[in-house]
Order: sequence, then structure tokens, then C-alpha cells
Amino acid sequence: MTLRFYDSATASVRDFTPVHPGEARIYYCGATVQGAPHIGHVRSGLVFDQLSRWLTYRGYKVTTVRNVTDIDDKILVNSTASFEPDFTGEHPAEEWWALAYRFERVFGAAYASLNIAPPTYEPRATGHIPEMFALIQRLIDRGHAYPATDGCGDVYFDVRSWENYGALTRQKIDDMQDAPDADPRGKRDPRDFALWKAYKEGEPVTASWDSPWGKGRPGWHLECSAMAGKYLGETFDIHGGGLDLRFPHHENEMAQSQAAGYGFANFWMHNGLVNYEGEKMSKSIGNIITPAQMLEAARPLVVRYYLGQAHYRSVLDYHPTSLEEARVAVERVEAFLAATRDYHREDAAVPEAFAEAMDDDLNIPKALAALHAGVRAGNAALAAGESAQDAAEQVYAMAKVLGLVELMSFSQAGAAANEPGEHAALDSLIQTMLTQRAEAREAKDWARADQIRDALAAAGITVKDGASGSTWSL
RNA sequence: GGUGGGGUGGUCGAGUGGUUAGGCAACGGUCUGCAAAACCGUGUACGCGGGUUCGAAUCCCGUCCUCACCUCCA
Repeated sequence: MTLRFYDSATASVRDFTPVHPGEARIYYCGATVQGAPHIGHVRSGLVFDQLSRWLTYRGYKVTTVRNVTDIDDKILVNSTASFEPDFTGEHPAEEWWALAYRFERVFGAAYASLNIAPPTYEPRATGHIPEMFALIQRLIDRGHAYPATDGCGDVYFDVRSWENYGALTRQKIDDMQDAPDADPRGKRDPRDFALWKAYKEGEPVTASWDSPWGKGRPGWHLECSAMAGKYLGETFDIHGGGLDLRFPHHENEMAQSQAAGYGFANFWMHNGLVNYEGEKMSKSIGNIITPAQMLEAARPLVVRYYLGQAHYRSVLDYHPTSLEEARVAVERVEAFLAATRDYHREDAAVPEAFAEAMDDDLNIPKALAALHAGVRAGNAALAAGESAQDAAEQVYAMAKVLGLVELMSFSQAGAAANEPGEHAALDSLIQTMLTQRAEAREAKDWARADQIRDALAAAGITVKDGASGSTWSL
């Protein structure tokens, strides 16, 4: 079995052949830090985290780049400042850059809480203005970009000059529906898009850079082309992002970079979106679910399992019962691993069925079937009084490569509840009650035994009677 | 109008010609004082209409419905 992925550009599953043998270089679109993330953003980050982990397991040296778009129309709109720098600390409003930094950290915290590994590089658009100048100049020199014909100071990409425009999404320029509010300005074609946006009266001066074509700021699509090239080279392996970015963003990126003479991405991988009971999540509908809200409803382990359980290309439709179902499923795995801690080995191999599923365009639903089969086999062995070592090693390896292990209670550094100290008294109290119950059971005083069990249950504590005594869990 | 996805048993969700995907829920059994947990077992699905085939969820034709993108969007 060879590793293969679905490539959006060719609409087909292709064998993965890296540009540089043994390496995998991946660029995927991160956030425009104009506001707080919703779980759709997190799903995208999670998908490419899963991909990176699998490629790493397969022995590739993985380099990932996830950009931060920290200059954009919406960031300016959402900031409430007067747009002038203020060092007094008395300014009541928030400057655009402060807003961008603030939300960049909110995104970072959301990723971290779900054990989504940070990318190798996380470049900010504002830190790569010179690279963008160079790319614009190169496009002008090659006849694929031009300063606005009305002298407004914008620089546009000339879509008619690039015969492959539309190749990524297999669309013809003339078939595209005109935008209802198409503003031709100084464009040769309404489809031409801005590489550089000229400074306009009323905008913050701090959000403007001096370019050879006048003061202004970069167009959104240009940022990614410039940064991908800088960190990953002219031609790299995989470009990812949400399905909604295929057009125009990725189409434009591809056109810019290839028109500039670069190979750009060999594979385009797009993750499906998250719906809420059949509807796309969006601010206008008001059905947004944030990571913070989800983490109030469930543990990070459960949220990660839930968001990562579907195939990455399918729509993930959230229902109110979804998290509870995920909880039961993943805690089964957790309980098995907690009971077989002696067999956790960092170098353990994943079973073949799991590996084949993962190699096949990251078929995680199928891989999860292997995970659950392993848990069942392990539990069956335990129930039969046999060794669960083989199953435990494999299940651990699978949970590890899926990024779940670090979020499980037995391995978490932050499993503070298990540490002695403030909870010691509580543990002691529960142990006392279990001892009393054991005595009652010994005396076959079932009423008394059940009374104690009910009392613990009322406090959210589940009692399990085993051969070697009773245990409890929250 | 263009482009690309979907419609699978109670539910979520895999599956490109013929053997059980899997999870959750449900039911029966083992275990247990009773439970819980665990294990064993049960469900016989594939939008609709044709066609190809010994055989189709899977291929072909038609048809209905639905989602996304074409405007900022993970």
C-alpha cells in the first residue's frame, strides 16, 4: 500500500511522491485574526495536524506552515481605534494590530487545548511585505500584473493573461457569474483581483506600507503565495485549507505563483466544513459554536475525538447529542489504556489495518474501526484472564498517532485531580465509604450497600465492583 | 448560468461488483446479591425509475432532492 491523497486540483486520488525524498512540506491556510475562532477553524487545524502526525509516523520529515493574516479589511473594520498610535495607555479603543494579536492568541489557545501541534512556522503577513513586493514586481515583469488603469494605486493580477486561470476549480472565466456588486475600478477584467490595495483616506496610517506603487497594504491572496514560497520553496508538496477557500483564494494563489514561474503545490487538500444541524455555521445565521463553548460541554479529549472522527473531506454535521456519543466512544478507549499502562511503548507499531486506512487518503473513520477492534480484543483478553499486551501496545500506538493520548487523564501532566493535596481528604472520604459498603456487602446487607452506592452516585461518582474490590471514577 | 460534493439500517458514519465496516442507541445472553463496567450475540440498509451482469449500495442512462463555491469566510 502506498500513501495517497485526494488532490482537489485533479479531482482524483494520487500516490504521494514528495518533491524532496523523505520530506513532506505542507502549507495550509490559517486564520484571518479578525475575531474569535469557531469550531470550523479548529477542525481545519485538526485535519492538518492529523495529516502531519501520520506523515511523521510514516517516517517523513514534515515541515508545516500555517499563516496568520494579520492585516485585512475586516481587521480594520473590527478595530475601534482612532487609527493613531497611542503609548499613553489611556486610549480607550483597540488598535487594529492589537486586535489582530489578541485574536491570534485566542486561536493559538484553541489549537493548543486540543493538542493540535503548532506548525513548524507560523508567519504573519505583516512580517513579509518585502517578499510580497518582490512577487508583485515579478508578476508585472512577466506581464501578468499591472497598476490600476485609473491611477488609484492598486495593482491587479491580469486573469486574462494567464491561460490556466480557473484550473484549480476547473472553471472558465466566461462562465463565472458576475458578482452583484462588481466594481471594475481600474481593472482590465472584472475578475482581476488586487495584489496591492492602495491607501485610502480614513484608513489607519499604521496599516499602510510604502511600495514601489504607492502606499497601501497587501491583497489577501498574495500573502500566502509569498510566504509559502519563502518557507517551503518554489515547489512544495501539499497546500491545504477549508473547502470554502478553493475559490477565489486558492485559485488566485495558484495563478499568482505559477504565473511567476513557480511550481507551487503538488497536492491541494481541502477539508469539509462544519454544519450545525444541516446548516453551514455562519455569523449571519447565528449558529456559531466556539471552541470555548464546546470545551464547556466536554473534555478536550472528547472534543478532539469528535471533530476528528469523520473523514476530513466530508461535511461534519454537529448535533446536540454528538459530543455525548463521542464521549462514550473515546472514554472506552481511554479506560482500556488506563488499565493497561504497563504496556505503553512509544515505539509501538500500529496494526496493518489502521495503517492501510490512514494511507488511503487519511481514512480516519476506517482507522477508528481498527482502534475499536483493538480495544475490544484487549478487553476480551482481560475478561478471559489473558494478557492484553499486544492489543494494548497497538491501541496505544493508534491513539498516540491520532493525538489522543496526551489528552487522556492517565498521561496528562495536568491531571491535578489525581495529585495528593487538596483532594486527599475527598479520596479518603470516598475510600471510607467504599470500605463501609464492602463490609455491608460482606454481611449481605444489600440495602445498606446500595444506599452508599446511591449516595456516591448522587455526587457523580460511579462505583464498579471488580474481583479485587470496588473502584470508583467520576 | 458555471463548478464540485452528497443522498446508506433508529442515529452518526465507512464502503467503486459477490464475504460483518465501525461508533452511539436498542434488544437478548454471560458475569453480578442487584447494578455498573466488560465480553458474546441480534438488526440485514443503501433517494426514485430503468438498464448492464450469474450477481450492484458499488457500473451505465434518466430523474428527484440537497449542500458548497462562483462576494469576506477554515
